[in-house]
Amino acid sequence: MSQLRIRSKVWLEVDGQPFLGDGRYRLLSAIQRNGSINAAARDLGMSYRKVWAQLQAMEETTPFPLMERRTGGKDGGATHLTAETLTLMKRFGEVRTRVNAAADHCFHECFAGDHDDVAT
Amino acid sequence: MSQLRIRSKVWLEVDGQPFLGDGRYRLLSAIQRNGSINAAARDLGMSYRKVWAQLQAMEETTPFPLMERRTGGKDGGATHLTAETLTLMKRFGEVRTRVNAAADHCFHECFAGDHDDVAT
DNA sequence: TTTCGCTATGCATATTTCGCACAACGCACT
DNA sequence: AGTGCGTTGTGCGAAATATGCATAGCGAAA
Repeated sequence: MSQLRIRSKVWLEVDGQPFLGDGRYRLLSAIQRNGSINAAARDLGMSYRKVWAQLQAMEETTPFPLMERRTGGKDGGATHLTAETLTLMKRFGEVRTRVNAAADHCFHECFAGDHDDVAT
Repeated sequence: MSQLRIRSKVWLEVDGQPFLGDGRYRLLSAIQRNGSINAAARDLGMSYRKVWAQLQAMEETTPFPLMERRTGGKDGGATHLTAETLTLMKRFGEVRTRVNAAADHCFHECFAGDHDDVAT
């Protein structure tokens, strides 16, 4: 009576280096939504340090600038994504949705029936 | 001129706990192929300690015995997978293959053309 | 009773992850 | 000019995790 489920993960690689996956996708979304890296970190419940490190790693493997960061100013600064990043995210989101659906489909085909008994 | 590729990963979960993924699949295969955990570890270039820890974690979330371990004897002992494990692996392998194929397909559809220029 | 190669595990070390604390920045308002 | 504010950026120690060495225990066959 244990629940058997399938999970799938999709990500893009640039020259063999992980580049855009689910976590980073959510991170970028949060940045765009909140207007700053700091606010995004708080939003996601992560430390700014961690988020910053992720972005750092991400930009190292990216052939184009991911975001425009402004520091200082009345409200301390801000960050927003470039147009290229937005289109990339849109495409990636599409692929991810489709692959997840395909995974569910294959799962139900191959494991038809035994969703609680693991191997019959 | 950077190479953009898609990668995908599929795994099974039992009650929300990771249960069978690609690494463990290879590990189980190696055990069956070699007839012992020790030989499998050497085969995969891992330390026995590490392999053992993985199996330990795996069996904790498994509702049925994964393998039959025999200790002692002339040749020290042996380990082989149970029939349930074998059928489970077969099904999982099938799902994984199909999902990978689906991922490639979706990728080519959504990123048609720009395999080197990331976002155009 | 000895031998042998395997399973099993304690423990010290190496590696990675994590986050606190603080520096730099620059616009607005005084 | 000077101060305040909320960002971005970063050094560094601590905490968690991964790793593997070294060793104990096992039991059938010789």
